[in-house]
Amino acid sequence: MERDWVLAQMKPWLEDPLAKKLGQNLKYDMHVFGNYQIQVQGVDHDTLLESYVLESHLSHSMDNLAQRHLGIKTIQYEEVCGKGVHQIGFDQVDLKTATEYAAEDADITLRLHHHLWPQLERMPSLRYVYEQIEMPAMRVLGIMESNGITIDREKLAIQGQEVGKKLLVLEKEIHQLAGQPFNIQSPKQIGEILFGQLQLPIVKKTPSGAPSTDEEVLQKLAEDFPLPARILDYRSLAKLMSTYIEKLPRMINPKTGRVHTNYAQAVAVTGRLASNDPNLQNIPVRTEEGRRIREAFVPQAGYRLVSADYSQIELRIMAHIAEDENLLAAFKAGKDIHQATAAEIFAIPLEQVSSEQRRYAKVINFGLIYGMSAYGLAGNLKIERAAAQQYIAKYFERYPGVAQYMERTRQEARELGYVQTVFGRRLWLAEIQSPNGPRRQAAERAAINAPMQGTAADLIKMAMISVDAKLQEKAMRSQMIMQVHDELVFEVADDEIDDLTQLVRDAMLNVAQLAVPLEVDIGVGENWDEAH
DNA sequence: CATGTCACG
DNA sequence: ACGTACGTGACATGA
Repeated sequence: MERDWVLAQMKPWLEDPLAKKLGQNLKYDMHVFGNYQIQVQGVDHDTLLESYVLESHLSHSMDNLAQRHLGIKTIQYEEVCGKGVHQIGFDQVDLKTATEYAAEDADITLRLHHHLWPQLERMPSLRYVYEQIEMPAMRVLGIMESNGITIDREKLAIQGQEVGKKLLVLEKEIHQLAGQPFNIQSPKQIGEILFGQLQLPIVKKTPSGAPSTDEEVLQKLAEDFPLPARILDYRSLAKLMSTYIEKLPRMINPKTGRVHTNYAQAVAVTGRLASNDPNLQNIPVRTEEGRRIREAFVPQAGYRLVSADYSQIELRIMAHIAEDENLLAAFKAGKDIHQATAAEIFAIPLEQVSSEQRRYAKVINFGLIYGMSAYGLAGNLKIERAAAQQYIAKYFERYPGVAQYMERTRQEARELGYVQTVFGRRLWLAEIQSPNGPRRQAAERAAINAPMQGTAADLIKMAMISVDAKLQEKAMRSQMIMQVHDELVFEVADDEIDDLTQLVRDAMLNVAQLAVPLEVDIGVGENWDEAH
């Protein structure tokens, strides 16, 4: 077969670590060659990652990059293969056209590299992020994608039966309460029933002006009426059913028997990963019903799942960046940080903090990470704006370093047009100078959040690189299989559990020396839920 | 294809 | 007077 002959010719070069390669999104190409038992070596540069590190907020598609940096309009895939129902496979394209398209692809990639790499090369911090974080992370992500995870389809099938029955019962009840059948999955029809026919009060409107029927609204209406509560129950079960219970089994690769997500490395502007097809970073956990989905994430025989997650990573990073003495001291003393915050805000001893006060402090701590306003905090705590303002003032009084950090970050963002993480990753803020108030304020909140979210992303990527190196070095059978922002999941051979947990904890804790101690929680189980 | 909603950190 | 927590992906509906 011609393909086999071509691959055989290319294999020695592709696998030669001294033969340097560059490409656009090489993680993908490496998978393609991997499917033909070719382990690509000598990967030197990737223009997707070059562009991402330089300008994470812009598009990194080759079309866009060519237009933006080279002023070239590339041949569109649709021009070659057509689109929609008329589209043909690339193998159906005549050789001359296919050659021109493919050759342009290679040509543009090289020219983009010649344009982007010099820019990276002269900026030490960005070069560090590219060379020491993103490029090595690409390889690790490719391995994790190939590893995949086993999904217990029988377990999901049983759950599907149960949830399906509950949905039917709820549907009947809801139609009864509404006095007529309607599509419960249609916000529009829910609105017509609740606000038209039943004349319930409109709580808030969607951006387009229609009465909202979201969770917060239905929760509020459920205080006085029976129907909204049922719709909420129906919605949450329908979500579980369509997005997880029915979807995950369909995503099992017939060749490997496992589910292989794609980790998008150049999508999130803050430096985080994104996961898609399927998204394994939004598997339910917050409710009992939802958590059962995680019971279907299982190890192969003779293995267990191990989950390792950073505790309070973003608040620790905030303490580090802000250099706030009080916050640093709380972390160094190993305090429950929300309790400690409550004690400060309410000016009471630690032991006297009530669970309600701790809950308030927790919301405030989250708000800080998100660049909250008094309005936002008030909305979240359902209190008066003035009261929210009081809490914020009290917090900043007790943690003046944090207050200074917030102001410093806004100012820096305004002056430079970007903010950066501890390791030098940059996030550009296009609207930080906008005359449009709300848009500018949104940019300010993003500016405050990005260094914390982004530094956390840097840290866990570096930890992944370090863990992967140790797994290779020790030739362990255990594998890293998932990343969920502050959590790493491993499929661990039974006799490697002690070794691996120690190795992972060590790698995650010592990936960098911050002014605060890091903390890692590790669990082991027969499924993802148990490991948590 | 936009909109609304909701799953996660 | 206004509209506000940060970052993602996926589903169903309905134009």
